[in-house]
Amino acid sequence: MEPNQHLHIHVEQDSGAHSHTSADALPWADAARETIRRAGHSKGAARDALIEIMSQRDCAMSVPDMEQALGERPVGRASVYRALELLHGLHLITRVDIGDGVARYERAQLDDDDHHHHMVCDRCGVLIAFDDPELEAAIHKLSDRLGFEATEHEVTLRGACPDCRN
Amino acid sequence: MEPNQHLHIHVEQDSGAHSHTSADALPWADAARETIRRAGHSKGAARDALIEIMSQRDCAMSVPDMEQALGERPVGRASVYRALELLHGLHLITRVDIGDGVARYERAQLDDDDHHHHMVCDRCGVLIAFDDPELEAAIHKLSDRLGFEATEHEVTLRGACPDCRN
DNA sequence: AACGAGAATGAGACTCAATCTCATTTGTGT
DNA sequence: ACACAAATGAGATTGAGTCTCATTCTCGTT
Ligand SMILES: [Zn+2]
Ligand SMILES: [Zn+2]
Ligand SMILES: [Zn+2]
Ligand SMILES: [Zn+2]
Repeated sequence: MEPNQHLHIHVEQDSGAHSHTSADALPWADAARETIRRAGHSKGAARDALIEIMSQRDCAMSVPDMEQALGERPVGRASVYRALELLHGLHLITRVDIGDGVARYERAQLDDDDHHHHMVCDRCGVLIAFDDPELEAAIHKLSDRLGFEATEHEVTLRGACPDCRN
Repeated sequence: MEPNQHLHIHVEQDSGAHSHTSADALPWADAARETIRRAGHSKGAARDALIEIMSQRDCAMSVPDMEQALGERPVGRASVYRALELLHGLHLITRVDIGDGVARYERAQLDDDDHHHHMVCDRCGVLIAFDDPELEAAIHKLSDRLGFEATEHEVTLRGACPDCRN
């Protein structure tokens, strides 16, 4: 039931869905460090290591995941959470909450290309990413109508994935 | 910063938003008990008390909230969580995750009239409910296209509410 | 290059939602 | 009333996330 597998599905405007992989990993790390510097922060080994780790994953990573990924390099819990708070405050990462009580984070996209949301399978726990221009349009229109200045939005679908349907 | 206030905003198809209150509280409690009975479960005082409590709230309630609302009637933690698991499994309640590490639940609507999603203000923590037919349409179309049988979906907007905008 | 104020870090204590265990109570059909 | 199964609850336990504070590191200044 652990959501440890990751597929990435891109939904075409009209037809079905197909896999894709984004590739702005390295630019993101640089942009993140630059934004942090410009925000007036000093360098820090822990935060830098975390940025390195996060730049290598396109989707939903929990803090336990990060601590494991850091492996050799010892980074204290507090530093991880502090770095995440900073990155999130600067909109460099997005928080993803799939409802298992564990917060996950993923790189925020530099150029809207990589913006996506998630489906979670109730049975096998697989986490599937998708993106849909129509959905985004509906959300933006809605946000305007509400007079709520939404800096972030999250959409999660829950149900049975194609594999578990049988 | 505690999300303890609740507004409920209904978004019209075209114009702005106005308050509304739903009123299928009592029918819901009856329907819930009936569904549980038909699913082959025995009666239980704890679960019954919880259904009573939940039938009186239209929106997002945390377990600590429930325990407080139960007040006099002593219901064990384990029973509360077990009841929630059962109710959720039978789609009688919906899980709402606003990202503060505390799961919330609310009655599932008998008749789609009360279906809604949430906005959370980053600053004051207020939780605002809204519903939007266009958004729902986009989600249903999307779900079909993905071949993902979504039994549940969650949309959360984060940002500054009208009051905090200033 | 040495200095010092302020920022970043990390070990570990702590909080608290959520889970697990198991003995006890309650519901239901006979 | 009886017996078996389901439901309940006290309490222990897990684990994510927070907090504190002493130490280390950055970086501008001398
Ligand atoms: Zn993702
Ligand atoms: Zn989106
Ligand atoms: Zn609600
Ligand atoms: Zn909806």
